Amino acid sequence: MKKKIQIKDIANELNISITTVSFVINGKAKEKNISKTLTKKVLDLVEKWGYQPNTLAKSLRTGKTNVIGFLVDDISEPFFSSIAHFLDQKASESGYKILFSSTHNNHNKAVELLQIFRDRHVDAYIMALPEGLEQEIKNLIQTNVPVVLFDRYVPDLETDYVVIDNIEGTYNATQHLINNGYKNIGFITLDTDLQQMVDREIGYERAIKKHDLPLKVKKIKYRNADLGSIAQMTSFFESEKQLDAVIFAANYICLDGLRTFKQMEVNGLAPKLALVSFDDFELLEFYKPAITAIAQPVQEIAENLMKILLSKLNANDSSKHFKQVVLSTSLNIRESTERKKLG
Amino acid sequence: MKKKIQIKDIANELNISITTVSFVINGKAKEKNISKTLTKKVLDLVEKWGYQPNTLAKSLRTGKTNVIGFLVDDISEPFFSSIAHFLDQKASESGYKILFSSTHNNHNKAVELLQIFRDRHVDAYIMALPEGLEQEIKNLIQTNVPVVLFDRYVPDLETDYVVIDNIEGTYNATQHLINNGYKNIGFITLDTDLQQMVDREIGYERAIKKHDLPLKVKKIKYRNADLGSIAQMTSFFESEKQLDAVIFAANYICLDGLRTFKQMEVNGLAPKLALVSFDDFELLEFYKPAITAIAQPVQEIAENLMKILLSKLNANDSSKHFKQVVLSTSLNIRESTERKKLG
DNA sequence: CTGAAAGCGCTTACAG
DNA sequence: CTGAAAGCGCTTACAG
Repeated sequence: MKKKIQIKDIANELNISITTVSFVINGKAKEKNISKTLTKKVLDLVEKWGYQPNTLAKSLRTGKTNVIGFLVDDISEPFFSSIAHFLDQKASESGYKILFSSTHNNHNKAVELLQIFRDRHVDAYIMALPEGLEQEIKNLIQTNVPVVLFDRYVPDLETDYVVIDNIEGTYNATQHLINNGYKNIGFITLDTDLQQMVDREIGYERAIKKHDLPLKVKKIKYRNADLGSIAQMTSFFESEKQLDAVIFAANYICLDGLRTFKQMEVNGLAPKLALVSFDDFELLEFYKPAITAIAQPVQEIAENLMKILLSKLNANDSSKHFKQVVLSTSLNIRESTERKKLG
Repeated sequence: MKKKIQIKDIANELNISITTVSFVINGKAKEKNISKTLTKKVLDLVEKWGYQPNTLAKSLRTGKTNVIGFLVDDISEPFFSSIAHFLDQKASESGYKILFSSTHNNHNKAVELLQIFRDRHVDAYIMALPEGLEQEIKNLIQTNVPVVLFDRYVPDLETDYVVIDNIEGTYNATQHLINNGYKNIGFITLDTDLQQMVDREIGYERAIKKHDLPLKVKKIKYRNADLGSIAQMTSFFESEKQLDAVIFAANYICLDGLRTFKQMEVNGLAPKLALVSFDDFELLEFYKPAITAIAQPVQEIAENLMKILLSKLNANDSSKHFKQVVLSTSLNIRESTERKKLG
């Protein structure tokens, strides 16, 4: 069991003070006018002995951990995990580590995780703000720690964020369906006030209204509901027989939709519909027929998030100037929305 | 901007020493014979002021972080993310946090992550050991830090691990195909020495040989290959026209297989085969026809991992007694392996 | 150019 | 029953 070597050991070996060693290690040799010879001697020994500064001590002393907290509903969702992947790359290029975690839509868990982040003294936060956490985030922002939101935002919350144009996304998808001959387009979403979900519905409604078509919105209740989500969808499909297309407002809603069809199929009752899902993911491509998707520009989102965060971390500017970025989605057109066949 | 309150503030307010406060906070009030009245006074103030000990300072002093490092190839793979999920639950019940990370099959990245873990002073490690990291792990184990492996193990590496019976898993799946009338069963795997992959092949071979059927093994090369994995599979399927069933040795291989079929379909050349995948995941259930899978008992694996780890963390026993657990898989039978139709 | 010393916020052996 | 003080391993203002 090797003993961890420390700054003191280096200093002793070279008969110099730990101050000097610390300066060299932190790249302040020049600034502190330490001779090149000595600098090299220190660096060589550090290399040879594989000295690694103790992060705990360092953080305790400097108050910085070089860690960023990342909070989302569920990091195993394709959209979030893909954002996480790109963020991780960008962050490590800049010497930051990211601490990932998921709230699983549980308010207590979310509060607990924020607590853990604080406890771990993260230097900054990136999150897709869970519902009902607005007050906690306000408090957090008050403490001047950098916070950047994505995916969703709260209209009256002044902060930095990176989001997509949800209205445009569903508007274009709806328009695409209309162009391909569909006239009875359903929209299945969540029963929620989350701004991005409201926006997705607005985009759908604008396109439908523009063409004087009927609005068919179904809001699934995911909690405190007597009926399961699949039962809710089944009754929607059964009562809306004229439907010829449907847009799912998020990928897990789409999954539930596919489950519903599967179940209805057993009884030979599955409707034949054109399908569009918000968020693109593997399964959509493999489903038969492959499903058209409104895809978010994940890499761009991640890049913007890190850029904003780094500028805040470095600038040390606590000015109340917030960066707010809105990106466009793209429509990945697949077989599920092919031009409607007549008859 | 609220100032972080600390142990000293509590002590000052109550006119007692920080020693006493520390004892109370750490539940040593009784042991240290601190009066109930005082204990309550301290606890009440802690509650009222929302005092949270500074973890950095605490860890620096005690040498414990209550953090467990978790390392796998890719945490977004369904198998790993599901293990991660259960582990997280179990760990937090015992006051531990887990630090999750993925090597993405990159050796340098893996070494770097182990470095980060050491840097963060994790108290223990849980990992699916990446290829080529054997020596690093040996060094790690030498330092007496608890390490538990899962998913795979290295035969000549003495340590704790939780694995599944891979041989039995593919043996049973192969047997199931044979029982349902299939006689030309292919096995598509990785070109690797990883023990669990070798075992999966052995299980297949035993069942095939027992019935005197032909062995059809294809080892896909994922790196340094002139041909992509899909091209390799395509040529395998094209040269083995008699095939009537195929077992994919891991879920990402299965995904590539489905991609291959999709591409061959365009040219009307996709073979009609019974399919089995190692590891169960969402897509298999939704594919048409739904695909039979060899499922690992993820919850059991996670439970065993935590149990072993906790006993090592608490026992402080550096005895060279290793716990090694082997669990059974189950076969989720779906439409893809229905009894073979004649003609 | 370089070093002695204070301090980050805790825990705990020791003393009374 | 309770407290003064050392020490975990660093960084940095200050002094020379």
